[in-house]
Amino acid sequence: MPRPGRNTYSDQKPPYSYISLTAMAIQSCPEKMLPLSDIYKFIMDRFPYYRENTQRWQNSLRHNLSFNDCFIKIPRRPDQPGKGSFWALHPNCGDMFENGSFLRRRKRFKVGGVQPPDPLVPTKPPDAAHYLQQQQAKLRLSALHAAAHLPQVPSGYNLGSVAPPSGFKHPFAIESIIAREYKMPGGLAAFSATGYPLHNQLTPAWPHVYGSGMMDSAAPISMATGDYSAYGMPLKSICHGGQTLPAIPVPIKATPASMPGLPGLPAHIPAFLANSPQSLSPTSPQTATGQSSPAAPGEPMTASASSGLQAAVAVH
DNA sequence: AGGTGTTTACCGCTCT
DNA sequence: AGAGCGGTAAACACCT
Repeated sequence: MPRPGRNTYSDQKPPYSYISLTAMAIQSCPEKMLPLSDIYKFIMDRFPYYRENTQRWQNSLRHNLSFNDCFIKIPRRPDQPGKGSFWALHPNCGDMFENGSFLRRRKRFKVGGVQPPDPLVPTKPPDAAHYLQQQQAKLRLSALHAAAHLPQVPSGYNLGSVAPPSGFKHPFAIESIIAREYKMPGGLAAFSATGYPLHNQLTPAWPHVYGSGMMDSAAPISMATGDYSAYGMPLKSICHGGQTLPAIPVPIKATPASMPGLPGLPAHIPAFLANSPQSLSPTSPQTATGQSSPAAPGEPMTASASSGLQAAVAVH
């Protein structure tokens, strides 16, 4: 496996399978669902390797989307013009990469398989899609609500209701992946007080992500850049497609107390950085199934998929 | 026409 | 060794 941080990935294949890449893309968007074209865009933006031979890897990626039950297709609503459907992660697929490798899963996620039972999360794809659509609708409401109540939010600031909550982060969230694999010397990742990686410090370690100029000072972690008008408002205003994330997040949901001794660091950072052994998988129970998070064990994805819902509930 | 989605097949690799 | 996973190619159908 290539070792990130030594040589540039500019033209090398990133150490992630298409499944993890796709999951990252989906997780990067507050809506937790993306059309195919935006998944392409996300991958190409962050991994220069994938700017070539697009036909080849995009075919593979489509194959993965269809073939793997961990991805569910969410049809566009009538007021959502555009090609193709939205793709989301199945609510129960959070623990696929139990062995800590983003190249190979321990087990293929199968609907109806041996997923941890979660009575709140439907297992059948159509139901899961419907379930997620409901979450998106609630998320949209919360976003609108937040927009209405945060008129003074400076431009360039994320809206708290859809910013990744300061608490749990899904293992596929790019922040989590970055955090786990590219710890700073001493075990402390280069995270800003917002919980987002300090790209300047990460640049040497993430040349395949940051080295291409795509993630320059204007976009440490650029959100998906697609058109999300499907949800009634341009999500670019939420995600700030390719824009700087807020220096000061506007949390809707009360965040756990910051780590004593690490002022300014979100509580989740020490949870899987300072205390995480090298072998700790981002999807390990400690981080993904809620032993250190409010999420109930066995529903890592639920916690993530409903992170927006949590915000929505907090708002309403 | 081009993008999207599904399916099948094959090969190489890793894990058990 | 066998099973399972990931990557790739290809064909086909559907949709915009």
